[in-house]
Amino acid sequence: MIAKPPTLEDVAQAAGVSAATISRCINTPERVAKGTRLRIQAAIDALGYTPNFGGRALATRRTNIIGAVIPSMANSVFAGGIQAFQEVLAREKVTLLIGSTNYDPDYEFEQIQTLISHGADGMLLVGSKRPDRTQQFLNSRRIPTLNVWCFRADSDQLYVGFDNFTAGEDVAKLVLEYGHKTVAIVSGICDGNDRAADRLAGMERIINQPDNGARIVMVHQTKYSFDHAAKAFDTVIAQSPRPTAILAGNDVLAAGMIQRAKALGFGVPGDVSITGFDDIALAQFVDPGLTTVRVPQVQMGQRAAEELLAEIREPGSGHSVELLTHIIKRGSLAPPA
Amino acid sequence: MIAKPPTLEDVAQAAGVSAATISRCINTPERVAKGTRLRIQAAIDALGYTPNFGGRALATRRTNIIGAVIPSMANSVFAGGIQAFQEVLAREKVTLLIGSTNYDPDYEFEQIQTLISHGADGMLLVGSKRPDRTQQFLNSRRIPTLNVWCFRADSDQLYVGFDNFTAGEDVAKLVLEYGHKTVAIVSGICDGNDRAADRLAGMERIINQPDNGARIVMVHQTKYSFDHAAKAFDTVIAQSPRPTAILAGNDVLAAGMIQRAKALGFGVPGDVSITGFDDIALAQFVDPGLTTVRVPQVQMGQRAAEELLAEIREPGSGHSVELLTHIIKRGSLAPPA
DNA sequence: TTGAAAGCGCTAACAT
DNA sequence: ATGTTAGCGCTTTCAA
Repeated sequence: MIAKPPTLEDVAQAAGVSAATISRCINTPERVAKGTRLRIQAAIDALGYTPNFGGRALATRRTNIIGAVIPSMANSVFAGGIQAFQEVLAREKVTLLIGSTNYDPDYEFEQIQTLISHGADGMLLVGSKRPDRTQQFLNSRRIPTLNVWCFRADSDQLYVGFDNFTAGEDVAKLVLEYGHKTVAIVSGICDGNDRAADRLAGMERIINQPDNGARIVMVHQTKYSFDHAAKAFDTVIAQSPRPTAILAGNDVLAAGMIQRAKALGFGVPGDVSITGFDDIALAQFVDPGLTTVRVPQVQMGQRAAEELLAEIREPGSGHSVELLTHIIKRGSLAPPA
Repeated sequence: MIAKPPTLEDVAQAAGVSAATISRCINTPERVAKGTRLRIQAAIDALGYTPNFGGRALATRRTNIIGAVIPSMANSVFAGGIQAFQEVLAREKVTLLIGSTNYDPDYEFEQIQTLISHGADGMLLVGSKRPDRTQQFLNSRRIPTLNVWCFRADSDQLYVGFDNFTAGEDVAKLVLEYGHKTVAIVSGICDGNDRAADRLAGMERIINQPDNGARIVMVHQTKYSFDHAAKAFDTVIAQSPRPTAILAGNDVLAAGMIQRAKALGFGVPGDVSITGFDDIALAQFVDPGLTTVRVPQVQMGQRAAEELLAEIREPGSGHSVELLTHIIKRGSLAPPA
């Protein structure tokens, strides 16, 4: 016996007014007399009424839902930012619909379609580049969209993020400053992941500058998991000349490599230095602590929410914002032996 | 120039058939002639049509949305399970709506209301106890609901989880086996958190058994954060007699305490042993590695999705399942000096 | 195999 | 301050 949930009409009957008044009472309480308002509120409570979302969405053409499509939830890389994003939305009575893609552009397209067909008023996406059909779909729907985890000054799109290329350069510079000449890079898989590609490109640019006498002995791309990181370490450490520093595309890779290095008897940073990227919680707990790039996750999530909300409420009023990263020095990077 | 998204009617015009046929073609393709079907498909593609969710929800009274309300997203404790949960749902074309509560029951109630009013067909909740009004609301709506992260055999509700009490007992037993007699417990805040309460109760029961000569010098409840963990450590280590082992309510607390202990010059486990709970990724990276309780997160997420989906599709067909935890021994627990 | 028509629950003019 | 009414886009009988 599934009791059908009460409708506006039911509340109206109970309170002895018309449905329209109930609607008003909910949406613009100041336009209904205090007496009726109280009566209506009582009826709502008595019946346990909650507005039906479909009906409302149909009538207003707004859902108060924002969709977010992120590469992974398991990975704490995005968790903090999304949490902050959601907290701001919740304050504004906006609900967050989340999809995750496992770093697969096809899957991303699917998730975007799903969220949009569920009526998302706006979309939060990670990264800037995506396949044409995805971009076209987004354009055709004219859904306010904001991209995080990256920043492009030259674009008409909305970004709240940082410049992965520059950040990549920064780590590489630091590694060179410490005197390393023979380095390897273990990056995330760049195909379909512009953040990974940008970070890598930044690192490469700095190290490949001819006047610094440094060289990259290997660039290895792999998935963001501890297991893949361990395998990557095995591959990279076997090169000759053996690298004295390994720059990782993110902290998961870096932490996985540190662990593997120690398991194989390599000292970190004694035998090999390792740097990370993102500064997830893990970074301060591994031993040695990870020298890494701190990404302003929480701030990014909050600003993203604010700007996206603004853009939805008043198209054109959302702005791109570039956030800054900075390097956190811990023990995993030291001069070569 | 916001192009209104194409509607069923638009597609019908383009394909030269009625709206009803389009609807059929989408929902029960086998009931429409192959020729028309092709024509319709072409029109759909050409227009980039996606069904409007509100309309569909209104007409079918189903949304294909499942809501999940979890204590925190930032915290990797829940991330893995939710990720697994979502992957199963996505395969079934069900979308996940997520709310987080920051461990606050009032906020949980709000989130549940939001998700249900958005038409969630089912709900995933963490834990088993909640305030009466929350439970009443849930009951009144008769929304299929499944509880994770806990298990109760004696209930008519659906659970996919494990017994926190027993798991708490297990850690405590192990600590006693190692010979500790003077222990402290740093727990999460039990009020409104039955998992924390159960774990704590289990630990207390074992340690307080009169015949084992052990005693609890302090039970300290605090929030799940590294900072709170550090403060908790300071408090607990200052007791006299000083505890030789500290049992933490989860890995975040345990890791935070290990870090603090080392910063203060206490050896772990030399001066004090510390145990965790959950076995999050961090647990294997702290030094020493955390002796902790492994929770089958991924399995829990998957089974939860399957059972909840079953319950939604055929009320009564979802089943509770009890999963087992087991202790992972790493270096943070050793006999007292 | 297809079409016509009646809602699903809500909001937003427009009246009163 | 409140009521009336006409949809919003879709599914689903019921007829043809």
